[in-house]
Amino acid sequence: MGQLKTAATERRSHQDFFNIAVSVDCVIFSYQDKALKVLLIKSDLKEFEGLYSLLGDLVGPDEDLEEAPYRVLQERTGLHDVYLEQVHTFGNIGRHPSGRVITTAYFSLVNSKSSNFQITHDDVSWHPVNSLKKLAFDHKIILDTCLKQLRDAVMEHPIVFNLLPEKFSLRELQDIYEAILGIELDRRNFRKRLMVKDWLVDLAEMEEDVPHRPGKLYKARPSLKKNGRAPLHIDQRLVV
Amino acid sequence: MGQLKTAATERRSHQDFFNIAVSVDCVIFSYQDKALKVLLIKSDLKEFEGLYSLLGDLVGPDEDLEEAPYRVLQERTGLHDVYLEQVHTFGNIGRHPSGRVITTAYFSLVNSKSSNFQITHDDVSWHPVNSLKKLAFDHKIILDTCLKQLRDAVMEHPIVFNLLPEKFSLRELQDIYEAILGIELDRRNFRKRLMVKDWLVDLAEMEEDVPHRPGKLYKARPSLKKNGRAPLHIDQRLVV
DNA sequence: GCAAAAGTGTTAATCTTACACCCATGC
DNA sequence: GCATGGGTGTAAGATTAACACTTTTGC
Repeated sequence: MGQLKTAATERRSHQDFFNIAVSVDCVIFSYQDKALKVLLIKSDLKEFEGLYSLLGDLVGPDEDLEEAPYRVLQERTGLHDVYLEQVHTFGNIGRHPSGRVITTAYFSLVNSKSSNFQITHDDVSWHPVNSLKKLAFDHKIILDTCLKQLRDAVMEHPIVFNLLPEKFSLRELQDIYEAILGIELDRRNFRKRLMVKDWLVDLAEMEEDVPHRPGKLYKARPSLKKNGRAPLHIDQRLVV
Repeated sequence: MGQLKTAATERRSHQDFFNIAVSVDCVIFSYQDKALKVLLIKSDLKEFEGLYSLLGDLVGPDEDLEEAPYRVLQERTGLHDVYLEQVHTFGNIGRHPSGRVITTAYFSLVNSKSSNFQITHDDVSWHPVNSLKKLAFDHKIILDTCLKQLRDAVMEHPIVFNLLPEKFSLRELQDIYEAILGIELDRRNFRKRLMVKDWLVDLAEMEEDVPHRPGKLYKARPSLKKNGRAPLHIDQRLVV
């Protein structure tokens, strides 16, 4: 049992190790034209010319790790009231050509039709999640990992309502689930399973101007709207 | 669309950000005396005098993130053939008094009766997971998060066999599940559920020197023994 | 009246849970 | 023979999966 050292002493002895950069990367999902999309930016690194990458940024020295993806989202989309979930941290030595960067991946679900939404950069655009080939860095693996976690989360937890307008029909909701899961669902079973979860409020309104029998409109139960900002180490998907 | 910059250029402009240290913390679980234990070390920081902390270390500048917990495990326990799973990354500004340190938490399951096992430091010791109060840093939260993930993982994936000797009875196995989950299980249902998973090989041997009817001995199916070293972004729990 | 999607219920199969008695061993 | 835990099956309930016809609207 040696001498206790102060934190200041320890910091000095470890100075050499303060040379890994920490970033976050956001897999920002949206839903458009009946497809799951992800927001990507044209890489501005020569090494990845022509490739797209996820939206990310270095974590500031005075910024909580969990704050960083909210900042990235805000900066890139204008949105702040979003669902965000930490997925995994990637830290292989060679993953970033600029130097040693480890990155924590988050996924989020945003509504690109929200009035606050705006893309502030020409090189940022939506891409269908299927039909993505190669991305810059290890971002394809990050994307795949996040998509898998999204699929695991989505039937258990009420996280998709960000993707929809305030009022929506069950058909619209089912379309989203099908797009996310990549499979078709039985309409009757889907509705039953959903009703049991008690996530929806029946608005007693109907669709209008549809060329078929109009469906009922629903909204998400207000108590589900607590998006995102609970401490991430607590399973915020359980915050119902 | 501005000029493309080289990685080298980018590195220079971000130099200021290379001042966050990255660590890993290992929640090393074991099973002794019918209880789930965790390996802790007496904190050598004055700020946490008298408290215990998880075993962790800074990630080396030339070390993959995923390598670091294996190194910590090896250094602290002599073990290398272990199950390891990344859980979450914690990065609040104030979490470490020595400076800005973000940490990625892993849990592992080790057998403290393995012939390779040895603790190389006097201040390192096993503690029952229940009856833990306060730990140094945010390590109590990290521990709780890892325990939750362990509990989620354990019924779905064959990860507990590290905790047992080569040959074991179903009772021993059930005791472990009960210790991990913190609940009692029905013997018949437990056995049925387990047999369906096809994780076990019946050794056609019996316990000896027990003061009651001897139970059959089993071992883990050899193909399950691929512990740990698959890339962590792939769900290695599925590697069966 | 036709096209398009909404709405709705039942059955079979599967999975989960609860539960009790006889058996093999050491002493 | 008694104490200790080993080994086993069944029935009820809950959950999931498959499946088809009638209704309402716009045109």
